[in-house]
Amino acid sequence: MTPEKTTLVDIARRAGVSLATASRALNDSYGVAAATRQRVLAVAEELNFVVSPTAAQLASGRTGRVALVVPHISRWFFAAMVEGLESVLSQAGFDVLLYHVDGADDRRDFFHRLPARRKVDAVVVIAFPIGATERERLELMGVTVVAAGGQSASYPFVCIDDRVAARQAVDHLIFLGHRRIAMIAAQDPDEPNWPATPGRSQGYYDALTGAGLPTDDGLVQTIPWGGDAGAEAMAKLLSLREPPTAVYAHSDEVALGAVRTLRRAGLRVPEDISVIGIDDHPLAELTDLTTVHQPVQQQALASGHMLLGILRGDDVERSITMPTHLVVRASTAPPRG
Amino acid sequence: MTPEKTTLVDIARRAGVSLATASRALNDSYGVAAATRQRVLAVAEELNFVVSPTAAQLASGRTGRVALVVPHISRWFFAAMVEGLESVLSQAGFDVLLYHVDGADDRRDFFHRLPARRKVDAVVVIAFPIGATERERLELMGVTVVAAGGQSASYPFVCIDDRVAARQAVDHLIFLGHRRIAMIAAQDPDEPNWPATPGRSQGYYDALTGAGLPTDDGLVQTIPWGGDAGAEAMAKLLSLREPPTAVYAHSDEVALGAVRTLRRAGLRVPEDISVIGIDDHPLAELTDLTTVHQPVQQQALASGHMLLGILRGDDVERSITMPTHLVVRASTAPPRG
DNA sequence: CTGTTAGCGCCTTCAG
DNA sequence: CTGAAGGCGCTAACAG
Repeated sequence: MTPEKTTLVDIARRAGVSLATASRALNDSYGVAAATRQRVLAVAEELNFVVSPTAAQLASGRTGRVALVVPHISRWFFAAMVEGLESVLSQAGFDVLLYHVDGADDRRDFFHRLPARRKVDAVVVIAFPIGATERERLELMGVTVVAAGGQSASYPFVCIDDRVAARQAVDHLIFLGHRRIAMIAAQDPDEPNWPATPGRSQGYYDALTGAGLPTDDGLVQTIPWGGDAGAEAMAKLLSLREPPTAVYAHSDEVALGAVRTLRRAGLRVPEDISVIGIDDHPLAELTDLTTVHQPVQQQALASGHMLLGILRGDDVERSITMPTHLVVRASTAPPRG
Repeated sequence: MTPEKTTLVDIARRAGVSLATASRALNDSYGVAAATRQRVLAVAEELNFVVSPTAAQLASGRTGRVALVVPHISRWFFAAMVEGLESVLSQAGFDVLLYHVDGADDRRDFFHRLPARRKVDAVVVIAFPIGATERERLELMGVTVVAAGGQSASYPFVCIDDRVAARQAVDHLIFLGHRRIAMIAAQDPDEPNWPATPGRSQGYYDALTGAGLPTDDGLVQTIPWGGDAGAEAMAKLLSLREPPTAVYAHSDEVALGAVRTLRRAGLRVPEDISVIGIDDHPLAELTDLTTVHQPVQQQALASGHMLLGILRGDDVERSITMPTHLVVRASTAPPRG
């Protein structure tokens, strides 16, 4: 099956050096004469040889791999994080092992079986809440852990301040003159301690009280994440005796769901009602949705570099919170009248 | 660093069996008394032991890993394919190695270095065009290759018929009565032989000629993939002396870009102009965009199962083309007048 | 700078 | 059904 039975010994022999030297040459470790290395490399090239990562790993103990643990690959935010991390890790010579852990069962299973055990040098949990017991299981792997796009347990992390982001969004609505501001909160029943939710809710209350506005539970809808749910939530808000003049959604997808309901109801956004989201999803730009931008790419890169630094033993910063900012587009305006 | 120095020997000793038996028990191979196996498993459980995949691999030759090669992780289609594949592969006990190969340089580098070499039992190229030389390089890996979400070289594949999908889209516009139908074609300069493009363009011409409509090069805009480019293309189409009454875009993202331009220009969709895309991106539903649905999840699962079958040596179907269908929403209507 | 020598931890015939 | 023994291919001291 495998077309190549070539091994390091063959290379060594052919290059007229010892196995050890060949190994050193191919790993550019210290202590190999330039000429010797050249020769070895040439032979390797010629025979189209690459060392067996497996054997190397068994002998060295390092895997050269890192696991990415993600709750939802196909959602933009997570996919973008994966993309960014993959890029810095692969550039550093690491292979990326992907673990999709979605839902309570999956998660239980993952932490129980620890499928990445003995397979990686580190794991990055992407926007993934980790409880005490889960952390304990992870410890078992005995590897470096970093949290990207959210804080988890007490691992080194890179994230944004969701509370601040939320406040930026709601403050904008208040600034425009809105006083009846609804919130559509995304809270997956499956992942009750999803880290972003509390912050994104708290920021809403912060903003309201900061402006001396009353809070009204009737204006708060809590739904599972997603556009359709957002649409339904908007429908409920619309059926209120006194509907809101503006809606703040925990995410752009949810906000777009709300917009759809409004459009279908014949209401104009933002003339009749304002809508704002969080994230700055690429489609927010396409749909002219006002939102709060969070630097996804940067978080991905920063967490990747943080991980590499830690692995390298450098004394790197282990808690990075990145700024977010309001992006005003065409879905928000002063209230009518 | 590693908290566990436990190895198979420890388990064997503790269970009072030989290394070989312990190995067999843990791999549930044939020829181990139920009782013996129980004992071994119990000890392993107790000591929280898992065999070293690395050592196992070195000895057995199998890696238990498959590589996913993707050109754009953060785009929904690809992310969804990855998600689906990951799910069936991980369920089958395989680990998933992710390789993001974006752009000409990356791609050259990937096929030159073959970073997945000797690391996987198979590779899945996701909607990834593979030329002759690239195929030759891949051969070097000596592993099973499957193409998912597009045909590549002559590998086993799962895909849709882009030409048919395109025709479904354009036929719909024609059916509504449109005669001046523009096309916004997405053709990355970086990936000139992106497999979907020709089909999605051809289907457009098929439909026009099928209906006896003239083709007009002025009505065809070719752009790199993306919403912004779609928006610009739409602007150009709008500046035509006689603008189209309907626009067919190669993808939903591109279509949404076009819609944005229309809205900003004060035109109503679909009253003033119709827009249709392809893919049925989740946000197409949120934005009430008419489109042609392609079964992404199913393609992912099918390709995963196909791969597993081939690996298993089963005599499975090696070319699957899945059906697409029109999804009429609110972005298309008969032309005015 | 280079060669020798042990393993790394397990799978797998091959006997028994 | 179980045990013994030989690698899998390479890295990492340790000597030269």
